[in-house]
Amino acid sequence: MRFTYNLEKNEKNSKARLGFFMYNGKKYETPMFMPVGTQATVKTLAPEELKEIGAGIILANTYHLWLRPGEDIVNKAGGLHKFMNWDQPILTDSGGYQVFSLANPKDITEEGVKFKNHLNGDTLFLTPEKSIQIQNKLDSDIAMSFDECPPANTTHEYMEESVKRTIRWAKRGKEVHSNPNQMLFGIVQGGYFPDLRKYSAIETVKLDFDGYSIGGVANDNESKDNMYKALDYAIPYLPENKIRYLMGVGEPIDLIEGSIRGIDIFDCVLPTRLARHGHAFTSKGKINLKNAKYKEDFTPVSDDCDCYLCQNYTKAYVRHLITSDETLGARLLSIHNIRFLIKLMEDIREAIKNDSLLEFRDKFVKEYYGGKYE
RNA sequence: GCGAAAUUGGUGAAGUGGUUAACACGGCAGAUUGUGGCUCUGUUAUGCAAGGGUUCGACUCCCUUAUUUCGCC
Repeated sequence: MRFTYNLEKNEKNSKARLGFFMYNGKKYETPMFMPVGTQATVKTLAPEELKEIGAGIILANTYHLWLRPGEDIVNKAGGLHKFMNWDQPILTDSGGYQVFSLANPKDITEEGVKFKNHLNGDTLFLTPEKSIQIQNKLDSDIAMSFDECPPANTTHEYMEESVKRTIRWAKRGKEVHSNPNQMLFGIVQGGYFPDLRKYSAIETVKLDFDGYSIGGVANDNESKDNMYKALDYAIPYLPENKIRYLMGVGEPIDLIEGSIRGIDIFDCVLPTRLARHGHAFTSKGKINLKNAKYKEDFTPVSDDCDCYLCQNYTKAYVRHLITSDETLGARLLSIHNIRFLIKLMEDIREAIKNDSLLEFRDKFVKEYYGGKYE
């Protein structure tokens, strides 16, 4: 393993915790947000730009890299780090989420999952073993177990079956995991059922992984309240000395609420996807730069932001780029949105150090949502 | 000067003598949570060149005017 997690402090008024790990001589603190670079690139950004805005771990995807360029080519290149010129930590998602987004539920069997290749329609078959073997070759620092991620409206009966299968898959994956430099995380599922979240957490922990993640909470339009409850059901059963990773989340408020509940790392496509669609996080809420009202707005996107975009450009210019379909618009907004979340995590860590995270949350809600949020 | 054809929203344009003028693009706005940079959802002409007439009813038929295009002198 290239690093181990160290718990530094528990916040007084919540379950939030401050931690850190060392990697290549550099210190990384948690809670932390991981930008998503599915295809071995955080869309539109170069590694130097990511470092500039304070990115730590980034995430890449097994499924996508399996299809293109193929794990053998990445392996020949010397692994993902060399291939994509990234000397900081990398986590690879297992392809489990693609079960949710690409496979028909009936194509899931005990053995594995039948997919339709989203590029050319070919039929593909992914198993827990295959996913881990691919990740071994990609040589990421953290590999994820191959899981099933059922939608929120799943029945208790199916969810129970699914949770148990995901645990069997986790065990199978662990048995073939063979990269000594790579950590392997287990994934807790169970939807919004308290008993299943608890069961999934306990059984997954029994398998003794290097870290644990919580999946299946940001799949559909479930209320935030339910999502936070799902965390509360599972987290008490996770060990203190291992990283806890909340998959696919999220929105600024979710990073705060997740941290309050004891999450250490998050990932989400939101900052970069919103950027490509012309939206920006600001301290006063999310704004849509395509809106006509910004046509002649020559002020920065977010006035209290230290990013390259906010230091050098105006809303009117970004609006021009986005409406003209110029890629620089997506690039600048990606820099800004990722920086916004990374800065938010810096503030969260500072609040944990001061035992003032709950106050920080309330202040944030007041400024970002004007008081209330759903 | 004479003759013919045409004139529908920001754009390209369908359309029928009979309730709310198709569709596309654009515009305006919304969505987006382990990324298909794909996309999805609203909304957008109280009006069919202008004026008059026929008709129970006209964007659709007739007349005048305007503009445009083509042909002839």
